[in-house]
Amino acid sequence: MKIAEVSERYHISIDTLRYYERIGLLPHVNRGENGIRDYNELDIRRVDFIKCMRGAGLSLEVLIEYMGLVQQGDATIETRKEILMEQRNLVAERLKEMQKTLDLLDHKIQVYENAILTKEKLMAQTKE
Amino acid sequence: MKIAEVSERYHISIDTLRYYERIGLLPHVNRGENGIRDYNELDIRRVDFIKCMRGAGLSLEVLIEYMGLVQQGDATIETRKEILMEQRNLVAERLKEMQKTLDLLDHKIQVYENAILTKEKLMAQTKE
DNA sequence: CCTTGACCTGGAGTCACCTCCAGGTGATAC
DNA sequence: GTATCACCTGGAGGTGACTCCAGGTCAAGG
Repeated sequence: MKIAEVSERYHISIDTLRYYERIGLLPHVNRGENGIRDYNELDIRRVDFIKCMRGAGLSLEVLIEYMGLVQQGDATIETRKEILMEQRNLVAERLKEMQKTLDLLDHKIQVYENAILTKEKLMAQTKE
Repeated sequence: MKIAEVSERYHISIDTLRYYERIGLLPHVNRGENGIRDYNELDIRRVDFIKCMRGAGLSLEVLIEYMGLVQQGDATIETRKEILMEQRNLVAERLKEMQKTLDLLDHKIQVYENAILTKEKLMAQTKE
């Protein structure tokens, strides 16, 4: 799968995909003999994972560390689990905060809605 | 309430509070005659709101626009409601994504946990 | 009086994360 | 055979959101 396709499918710009590779987040993607990237199953799964984690706010720094450990094999499983647990907790916290904010937003929208209705009623009365 | 107290209470640095004022996010805070900021009830509520919204990922740009409309009074209620609804939907989307990511993280952690247990069992067997 | 400390200002610097660009290669289409 | 096109590279540029700094004011304490 070539880079443009991956870019399209995951809504990550081509530049960003190349950038991720440069900073060592994505291990070097296989190339055709012309030097053109050709993403395989594994590469794609990695992109998917990164996209997902970035969406939840994990930093590139943490992801680079994690991906590096994955490359190093079984000996790093404990560390990787630690990292994921730590990040999981951060995500869970953010989630709770966002839920509260969402509720607040809904409340405020409701208040505005009422204000608008009241305003309209007043206008109608003025017309009578 | 002076700036250091506000900073402490909301975990926003003093520099950031001043910065928010400079860019027009926070309307000018009242000052004592010595020129020192003295946050009143309303100022504090605004800081609280901003903190909350920033936590959910709303951009400074949107918040500046919204706060500006609030300053302009009742005529802008409809617009403000529109803005909040738009942002509410963005937050709701992010929330859903994060929930999915959280589930994925929990799953991966579980997989690692199992891998670790298996590894330990193998070690024990080797000892026998 | 002088120092300390909390505040003030405008402007510059930093950080994370991209995004763009100039210049180059190699395959396909006319 | 040359033009177009999708890709390549390394490096520079940009953006959002702070964060720091030098230099200054003022009040209170020793």
